[in-house]
Amino acid sequence: MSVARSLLGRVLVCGTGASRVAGRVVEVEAYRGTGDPASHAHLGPTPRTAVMFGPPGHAYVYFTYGMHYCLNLVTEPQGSAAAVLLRALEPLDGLPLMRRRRARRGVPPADMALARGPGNLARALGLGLRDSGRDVTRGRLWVSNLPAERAGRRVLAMPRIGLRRGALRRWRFLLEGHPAASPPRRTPSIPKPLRRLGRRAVRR
DNA sequence: GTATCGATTAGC
DNA sequence: CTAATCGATACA
Repeated sequence: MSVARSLLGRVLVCGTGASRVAGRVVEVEAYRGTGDPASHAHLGPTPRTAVMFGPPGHAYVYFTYGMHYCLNLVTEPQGSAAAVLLRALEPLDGLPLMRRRRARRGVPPADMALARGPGNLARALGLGLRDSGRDVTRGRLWVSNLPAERAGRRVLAMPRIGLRRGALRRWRFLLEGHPAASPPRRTPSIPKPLRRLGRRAVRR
């Protein structure tokens, strides 16, 4: 948890030279292993989650919904699973490349939205499964040593997003009022498979 | 082998 | 609100 908070305001860099992009971390979510039913690792190690049980300071990238990649940083020592999901960056460097990677049909996203949302963030950085396991203290993907710069913004703790289980924990952290972070969500919607069961049936 | 769901997103 | 789209998972 403290690692998640300490990442806010730090700079994440991906690539070198002409392919270098960088952004300031403005929104994260913390996941643990055992005891956190929302975590991919809560049932123990699998081929997919092995890096979550490995040493800290490495990337855990997963593929979801058949089309999106999401970037985590492993935070706990070998054998103990925990990771921080990076949910939003403020784009700082390599904006043209980020725009190109994020271009789809329709209206292009605003610059502040280029790396907003975990799937969008991974796409803007050009990340895929081959990046899972990378050492983020060296190499082409790294968290810079620059001091965290939060511009006086407070850290807000809110419930995690998009979960059916473990959603009560306020393990989502963001810089209050930052334009690159997600807009506030007032009424979390209930996933469609459980909607007919009613609000009570949703485990939180 | 089949069925279901997901740490999401864009678009209506 | 739903479609998109496929790997992981649960189960027969």
